Amino acid sequence: MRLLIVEDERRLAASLAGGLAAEGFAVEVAHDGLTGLRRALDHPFDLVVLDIMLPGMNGYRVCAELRAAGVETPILMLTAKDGEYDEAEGLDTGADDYLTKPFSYVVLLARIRALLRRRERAGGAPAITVGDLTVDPASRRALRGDVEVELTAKEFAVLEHLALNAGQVVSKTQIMEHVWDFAYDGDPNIVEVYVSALRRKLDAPFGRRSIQTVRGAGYRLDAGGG
Amino acid sequence: MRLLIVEDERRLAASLAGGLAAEGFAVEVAHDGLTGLRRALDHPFDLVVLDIMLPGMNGYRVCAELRAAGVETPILMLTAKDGEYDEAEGLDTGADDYLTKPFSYVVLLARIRALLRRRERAGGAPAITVGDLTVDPASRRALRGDVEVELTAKEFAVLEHLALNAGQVVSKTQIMEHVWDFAYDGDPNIVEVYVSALRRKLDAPFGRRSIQTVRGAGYRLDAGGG
DNA sequence: GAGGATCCTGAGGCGGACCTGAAGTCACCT
DNA sequence: AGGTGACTTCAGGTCCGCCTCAGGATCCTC
Repeated sequence: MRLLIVEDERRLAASLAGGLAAEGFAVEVAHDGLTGLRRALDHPFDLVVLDIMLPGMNGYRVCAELRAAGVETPILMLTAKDGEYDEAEGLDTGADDYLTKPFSYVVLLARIRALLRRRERAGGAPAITVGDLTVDPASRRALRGDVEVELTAKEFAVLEHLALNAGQVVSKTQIMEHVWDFAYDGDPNIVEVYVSALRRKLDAPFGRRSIQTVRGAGYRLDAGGG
Repeated sequence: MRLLIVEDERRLAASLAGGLAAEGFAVEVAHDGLTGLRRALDHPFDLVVLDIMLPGMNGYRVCAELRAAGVETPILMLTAKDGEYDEAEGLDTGADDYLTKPFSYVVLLARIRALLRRRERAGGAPAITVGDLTVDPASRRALRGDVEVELTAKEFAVLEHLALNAGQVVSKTQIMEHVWDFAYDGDPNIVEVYVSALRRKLDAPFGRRSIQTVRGAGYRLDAGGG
């Protein structure tokens, strides 16, 4: 899960980023509105934590611009208590929830979780099918035809990301950013290792070759004709 | 059983929350209408205690919005005696019962119990079947085939939540938030302990393995072929 | 065809997730 | 007051997933 935190108070931002990273989120931080907007437009995030009072471009505008650009990522707004800004206005511009400063870390975490859950339920997180391969995030199961293939957490996450972009080339960096923590700076070889494991588990035993290597570019998940 | 209390008088809210928590309910509190509404939309509660006079958004509106959003949770409204607000209006907006301030704690508890019972009788809680496992919230019974398995309150609550999401992976955090008080921040190990107990009681003696551990993700209740 | 870059994959250690028996705490009942 | 049982915490142990590493295979370039 990728989170973007747009918050100009550096200490608060760093503190939140640290805590959320420890929870397993891949966290990115922007310290002003324009940077935040750019970031959110460039990369798909699963959730954006957006402060209202920001230098340059305030949170309302960032929020509105994102929605105008068709970005549907859940947005959690942070408002100060002084009443200068109105919560309702935030919700009107397209935010999904708001939180009044000061707030505790656990409350923030709970809200984030709630938003992510709501999104999942609404979307239903439908199973993805590529050829006779089924990837079901809800039950965390992978099926080749009717046969269940047991995958580890990381294997499943990599496969899920490939399946979401089936037919398209996905770079190793892209996979790393989505599956691993954003700040993870290990060897990209790790992706090769997991692709290798996936092939061994759900291609080899079935005589398939669904995960294609695109040399110099990345990997592509195809139907992989039997 | 999860309760949401929406009440701006902090002392009253805290007092009620404390008492009801002692009764075994998982209690959450919101101090204004909008927060209460969001909370109730995010998490499924078994009952909402809703004050009418609230800052920002009054109880009627909260109630109406919840019903409009398809939330069928029983709502118990709290009205002041001064007659400014009308009980009938509360019932019209979709509340299930009302209580006039001041009221005693035991009366409130009785009303809450009555509402929960009514809901159960109305068939709102049908027995859940997963394979040959039957979980009946109304009679608070668990059956493996025809054999009744005796479970403690917490064990049953954990099983119920797993059964409600049968076939899907449920995280430990998710289980904790539903079965324990929302603000409970103990060791997630507690969930492991209860899963362990459930397996000992309703899997092992029958040679089953219906509660699957999904490493790094949570647990999943399956039919668990015998 | 040589050389370099890229990719594959098996082995192994480490850390942590998970399990579970046991002890401690508390409320309730007798 | 004592006993009982549910709930929780704790600690020891097991096991498994994750990552690193390195040698080999494959592909591209010149």
